[in-house]
Amino acid sequence: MPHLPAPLADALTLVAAGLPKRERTRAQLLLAAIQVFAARGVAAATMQEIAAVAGMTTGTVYNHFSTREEVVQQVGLWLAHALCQRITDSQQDIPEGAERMAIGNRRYLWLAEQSPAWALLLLDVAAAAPEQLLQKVQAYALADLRLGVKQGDFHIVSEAAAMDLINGTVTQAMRSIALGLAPPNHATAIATTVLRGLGMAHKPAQAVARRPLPPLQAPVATPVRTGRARRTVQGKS
Amino acid sequence: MPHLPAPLADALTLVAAGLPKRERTRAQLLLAAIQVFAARGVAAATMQEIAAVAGMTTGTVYNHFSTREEVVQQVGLWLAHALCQRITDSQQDIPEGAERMAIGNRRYLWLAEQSPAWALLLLDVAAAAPEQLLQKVQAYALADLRLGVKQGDFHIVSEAAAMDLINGTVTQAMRSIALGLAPPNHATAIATTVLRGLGMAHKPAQAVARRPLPPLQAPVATPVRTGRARRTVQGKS
Amino acid sequence: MPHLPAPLADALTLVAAGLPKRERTRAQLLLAAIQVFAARGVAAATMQEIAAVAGMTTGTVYNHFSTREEVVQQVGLWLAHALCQRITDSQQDIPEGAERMAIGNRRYLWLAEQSPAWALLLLDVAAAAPEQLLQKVQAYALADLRLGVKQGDFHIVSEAAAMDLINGTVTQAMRSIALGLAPPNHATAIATTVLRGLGMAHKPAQAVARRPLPPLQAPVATPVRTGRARRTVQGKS
Amino acid sequence: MPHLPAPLADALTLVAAGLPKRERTRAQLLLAAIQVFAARGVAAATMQEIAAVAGMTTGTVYNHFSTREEVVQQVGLWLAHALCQRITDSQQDIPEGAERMAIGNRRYLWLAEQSPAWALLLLDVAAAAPEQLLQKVQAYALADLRLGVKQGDFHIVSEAAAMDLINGTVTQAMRSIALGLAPPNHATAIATTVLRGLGMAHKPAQAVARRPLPPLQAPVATPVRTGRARRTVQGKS
DNA sequence: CATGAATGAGCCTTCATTCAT
DNA sequence: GATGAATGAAGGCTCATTCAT
Repeated sequence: MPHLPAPLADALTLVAAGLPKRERTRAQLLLAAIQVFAARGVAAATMQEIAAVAGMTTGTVYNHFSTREEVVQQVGLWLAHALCQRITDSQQDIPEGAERMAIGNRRYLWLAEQSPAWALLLLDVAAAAPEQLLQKVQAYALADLRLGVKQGDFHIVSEAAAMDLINGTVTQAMRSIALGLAPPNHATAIATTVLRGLGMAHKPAQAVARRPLPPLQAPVATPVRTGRARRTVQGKS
Repeated sequence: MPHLPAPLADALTLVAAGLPKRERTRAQLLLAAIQVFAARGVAAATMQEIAAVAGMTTGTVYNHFSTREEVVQQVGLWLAHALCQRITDSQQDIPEGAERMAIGNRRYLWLAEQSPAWALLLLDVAAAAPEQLLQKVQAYALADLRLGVKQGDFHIVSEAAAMDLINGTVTQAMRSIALGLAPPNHATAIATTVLRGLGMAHKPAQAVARRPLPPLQAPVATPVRTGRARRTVQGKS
Repeated sequence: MPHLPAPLADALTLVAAGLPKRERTRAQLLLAAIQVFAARGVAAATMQEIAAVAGMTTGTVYNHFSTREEVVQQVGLWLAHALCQRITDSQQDIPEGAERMAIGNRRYLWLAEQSPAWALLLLDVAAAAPEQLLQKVQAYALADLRLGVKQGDFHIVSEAAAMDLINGTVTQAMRSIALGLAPPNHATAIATTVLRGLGMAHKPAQAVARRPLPPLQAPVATPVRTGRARRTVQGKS
Repeated sequence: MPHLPAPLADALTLVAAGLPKRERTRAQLLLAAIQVFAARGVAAATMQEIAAVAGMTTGTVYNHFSTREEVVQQVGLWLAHALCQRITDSQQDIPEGAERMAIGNRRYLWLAEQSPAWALLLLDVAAAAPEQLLQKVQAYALADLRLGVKQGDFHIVSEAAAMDLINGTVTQAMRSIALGLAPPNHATAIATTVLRGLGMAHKPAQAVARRPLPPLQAPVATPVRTGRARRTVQGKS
């Protein structure tokens, strides 16, 4: 399991404790899937290895997820949930859209610095299950964007263009950082650049992008219950 | 074979004609690979289907490429070559870095509008063989970026941030357009947004982004040795 | 649960009511098995789906049947019992072997007309558990056959040949009818043909085969212990 | 490989010699499939065992048959072809429909006597792939039936009833014989019984059913080419 | 060079059966 | 007696790759 900043690691691993049996097994399987995805890539991960890493058999995996595809999706959902939860928590007291935007962007880049393997995993899962991950993450970005516009800080050409700018640039920068291709302070530079793309002048953009990141808080350990995907014995026709 | 704007289609298909036999077979195989990649996605494409679409056998494919991976890479190289060739040709007379940048960006978005299937293919191949495709394409963007900086039009935070901005935003916008998620005039909005991110004020950025795209010219048709018309490989759709 | 003529349906479903608990659970499981067999075929039926349709868990099934094979056999026994019961009841007052034979044959063909799904289920179970189903059903046919011989109406080549004739022809005709391949009045034609094969002349054979079928009577409803109405298992279609 | 009467064995095995490579492999696989079907039953036969018995790998089987189901069908086709070929050859000089019918019926029963394992295999395959086997075999029976009717020997109630009689009775009798449940001379008794069911009087029916079976001739070794089912690399969507 | 049959490792998925609670 | 999570042994099928012709 690649190293992950403590608050996030907790958000993921703590879930396994103190859950009813079925949920705990499920959580263990998701954890195993994440490890395998990180090690081999989503595309090359196999159900057997996920099962083996979880210390279970293939059959058990299929008692919890009806398809390989579903494992990917559920991992996506879980990551999205854990990430968004933590990040929005840490932004709770920030009223300015511009700063919220900068914080959000830099948080992902900070993740890429702190644990490149996790960042690459995230990108990989996001590419494989965009519905589950990207969509959720982007909802938060969109809210901050609209807030900044309403507050007169952003002057955007179009919402669609702004979202492509934010999503595309941050994604690309995460990759650069995780792959070790980025210079120092890339996160701040990217945040500044994005804010400028959203219509802020250089100086204020830079000022906002340089404010310190609020700390991530430990999770409150809310078990993730996603409408139990227990395998129904019906399908087939 | 999905529809592709004529000048680009020519750049790809004409290659097959008038080449020495070995090279021609190779070109036909690459063409077949592109078709299969477009139809099934790079990940799901099989060597057997590529061979079948090329009207050859699996063994023949392995006479030209030693590995599946190599096929993907060579397709990447080929696409990069064909695209960059045409695009830089059309920019030959543009002296301004800012306009060259806008033209480059919009050209890719225009491709996504004109033939979404090809755009998705490009993104797919770029993800599978970044070394071959992305790197080459980005070299041109970098040149234009530096030109714009030297000319005093761009004021960037860092070259790395600027490149992530350009590459990430355009990539993301291509996807939006190709998937039919983008509003009208998305290409111009994106180009404007990118220019602003590179440090231009809104007005000049918009002005540059709105200049008409120079026409793509037909390829000069690589010197034909044998005058004989060659049947090109027929796809399935 | 596919449609089944009322008297037969009753014979099957009423069993579940007013039984001691263990027997009732067992009956519900058998009913569920029948439904699944009818829907998927005996070969494709799974223990998990039988349990699910019965509203129970796999473990419960194994508390009543030690093996999948045993479920099939018990279903065979049950069907044989229910069918023979009703059919012989309706023949109680028929003294002639020839007419009893014709009635027996036509009854099965009538079942195939009335509810093709049940007929196919019957054939399927009979093929999978011949000991349980076929043997029992044939005992009745054999009795009628001997009666007819004794009464001088049948002149058979050998008992074995006669039994193969009866069993084979009726089985095949059930399939034809259930699959919708048979012309109108196939039941009568088959009954006539069988009687001729047993040595009757055409005219009397036809006369006997055309006599009206005696009505099936409703079951006498095995002694109900608890008056409470019990919810019967609900199928999917 | 269970024992099979020489003329039929030849018809099946000789095919493998002197064929182009692909056809020979295919024939070997079909032969292996027949062996496994005979040993385990069609339902329990696995692709891996078929491959192993043929001395090849699973992949090879799938180079010749795209599906397990297709193996069953092709075995059915092959059996039908070989059987019908030999049987109709031996009837070439018989002008009477009644005798042709009796010969056809008795031939299948004779097969069941000579090699019960093959008879059971035939019944098993016929149940699993009725389109391929039953339909072909019944075409010959239908021709003889119509001939007998035209010649005034048969007086049938309906063609459909007659076909159910023939097919059902012979099938059932094959099973009885193959399972060792039938008395001596069952074949003649069955043939007589069927002829009577088709409207002949007892005496002439018995006379026809007792005529000697014409000998089976050795095969002319015509390679069976059934529109090559080579796996096409296209499917999928 | 091209052919194309063959390989074999391995993946996803299913399901009868067990067993601790 | 019922539960239901877990098991594990296969089984069908795919596909990159090899190699004799």
